[in-house]
Amino acid sequence: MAVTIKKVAELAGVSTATVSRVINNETGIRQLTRDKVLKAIASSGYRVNTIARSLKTNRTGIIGLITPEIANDFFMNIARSIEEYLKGFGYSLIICNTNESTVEEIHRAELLVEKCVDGVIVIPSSNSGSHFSILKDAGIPVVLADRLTSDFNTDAVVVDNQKGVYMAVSYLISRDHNRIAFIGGSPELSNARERYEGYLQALKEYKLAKDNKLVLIGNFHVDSGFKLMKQLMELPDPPDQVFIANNFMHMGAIKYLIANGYNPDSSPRIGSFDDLELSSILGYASVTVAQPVKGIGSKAAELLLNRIEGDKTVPFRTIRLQTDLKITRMR
Amino acid sequence: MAVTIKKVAELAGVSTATVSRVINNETGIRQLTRDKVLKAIASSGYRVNTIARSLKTNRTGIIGLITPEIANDFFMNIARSIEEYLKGFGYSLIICNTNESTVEEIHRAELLVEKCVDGVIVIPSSNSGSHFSILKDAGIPVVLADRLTSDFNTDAVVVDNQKGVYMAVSYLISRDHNRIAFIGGSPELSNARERYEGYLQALKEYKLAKDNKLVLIGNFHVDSGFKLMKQLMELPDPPDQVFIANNFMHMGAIKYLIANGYNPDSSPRIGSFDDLELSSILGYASVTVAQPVKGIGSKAAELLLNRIEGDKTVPFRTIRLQTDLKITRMR
DNA sequence: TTGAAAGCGCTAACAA
DNA sequence: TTGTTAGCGCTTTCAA
Repeated sequence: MAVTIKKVAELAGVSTATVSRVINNETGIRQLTRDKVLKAIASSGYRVNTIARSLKTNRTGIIGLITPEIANDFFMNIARSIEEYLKGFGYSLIICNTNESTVEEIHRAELLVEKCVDGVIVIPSSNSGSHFSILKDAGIPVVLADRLTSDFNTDAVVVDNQKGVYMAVSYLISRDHNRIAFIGGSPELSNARERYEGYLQALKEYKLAKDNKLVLIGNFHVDSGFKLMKQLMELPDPPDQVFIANNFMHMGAIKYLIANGYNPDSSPRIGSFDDLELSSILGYASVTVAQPVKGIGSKAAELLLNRIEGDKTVPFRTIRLQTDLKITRMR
Repeated sequence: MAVTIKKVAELAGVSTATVSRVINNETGIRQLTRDKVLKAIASSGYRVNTIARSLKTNRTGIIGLITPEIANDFFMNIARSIEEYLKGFGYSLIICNTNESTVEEIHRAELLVEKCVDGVIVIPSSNSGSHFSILKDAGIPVVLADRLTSDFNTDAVVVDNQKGVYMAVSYLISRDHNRIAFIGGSPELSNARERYEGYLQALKEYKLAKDNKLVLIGNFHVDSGFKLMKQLMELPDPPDQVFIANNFMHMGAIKYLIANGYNPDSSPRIGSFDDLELSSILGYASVTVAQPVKGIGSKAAELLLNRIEGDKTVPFRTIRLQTDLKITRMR
């Protein structure tokens, strides 16, 4: 049995209430008493039992993160910055993997309610988020990150996907007014939709017609990028430029190009979303839309803590962070 | 205020004890009573408060993972398989990032004690692990994963690093009996040491002398791989073959090669540890030591749950999983 | 400035 | 088969 507050109280010759006050750094305690208690704590090796504390205070200091995938560089960079931010405020993070499944999202939300977490950050795996009302109903604030849902109103942090893509595609077009293809993700995801809109916007701006053969929609995974790039390159008349809407598809696309003997100079000119370590290593992309990954995480955490510790009545906000255009090779 | 067991009891017209029994699926309850309670639970939207339960049972159903880095493909693949395994037994995972710092390791261990976690899996960031006795002293079982420490005795799951490297380097030597370099990680890490031993073992086996100019030790990060590969290639007489002891160094090394115009055919023949998506995309490695990443995670989780739910008195075990030699290109 | 005591929501003897 | 009741370790009135 671990040392409890009671034991410490005995040791220090005070009441448990006094010990509690010292632990919580309350004022109005004689210095002598405080010292006695502190000494008893040190000598006994006492450590708070946060479970007992939580039962009383209704706060656990635990935040849940519901993410479509754990082993994913992008999501985990978000997770990392969430964790970093929360740490400064004494919160811990329970990470829940949903495998991009709505059913799992429901299970995990229920679990987090039972764990009495103080708040939840969700990276939704689809356009629908109404099931997260399980959390809201239990009085647990929710913040969406990276993606929005169409049917669940709450705080959210996303990037300005459309503008990011618009700028990158505009850049490409400005270099070569010619056939520019688009490899995108499922319209189930708000960010995939927005990126597609950015592409369309740029075409329109430059008065280029959309060529349906050059617009390929897949699913944000490596395999999909591979397949779609293959499909493009096997056209009778392959495009001169390709914009790829996500880093995994980018990886897959490059995989295809390398495997088929294209080097950065002989391949179509490439633009891509996301700017992780990888792009710079692969070296095929000419322009890249860099996301403020850390910003997404820390801002989401910030919004969440505001709901938890601050004013709960302010209207929900959707924060849109700006992306950064990176010219990675002059070509 | 959320619905409690008391409210359900009232609704069903039974005692709280009975409700508790139904919740915990105990036997010896009349079907009629059970049904009444179940109905009351459903209609009231009741959900267990695991905090209260934990206070009573001394079990939280939470496992801690202490890892040197969150945004790291390798560690998060381990985390993923841990999470997957635990989920099946009703446990959740709190992930703690230590930034490869011992001080942070201590903080996180203390935190996990206070959170009353049922067990902890640690990927240590250095050779020393004595500070994890904080956990042991609190009665919390610990399992080490991926790396061992020299001063903390507990269950552990690692791979057979030495044998893996030995086999890969032997393969390379068998193809070309010539100068083979080694790019490795800090001897602070058990796996880095073991991999180096594997290299030495292969040299010895083939009666090749060790050339100190060809043995470069860095730190398992991308930058280090870049720098060391540069150092090698700038030698008056660069090596014909290089074994790289970790995937991030591999990435860095390839980055250097690509940046300097080497393609897979003109570069030295390369062998490497780890076999993530990436290696196959980059396509430079001829042979690769594939780790059973999922196995590390699930086995570690299994050992931990054995300690928690099973016999606590069995002696500590170190499980060594075997690696897999993958010939990735014939050259 | 301190202490006594109630109670957070649940489980688990023990009794009936 | 079900109910009564005593805590689990802590915080927090209220009283002194």
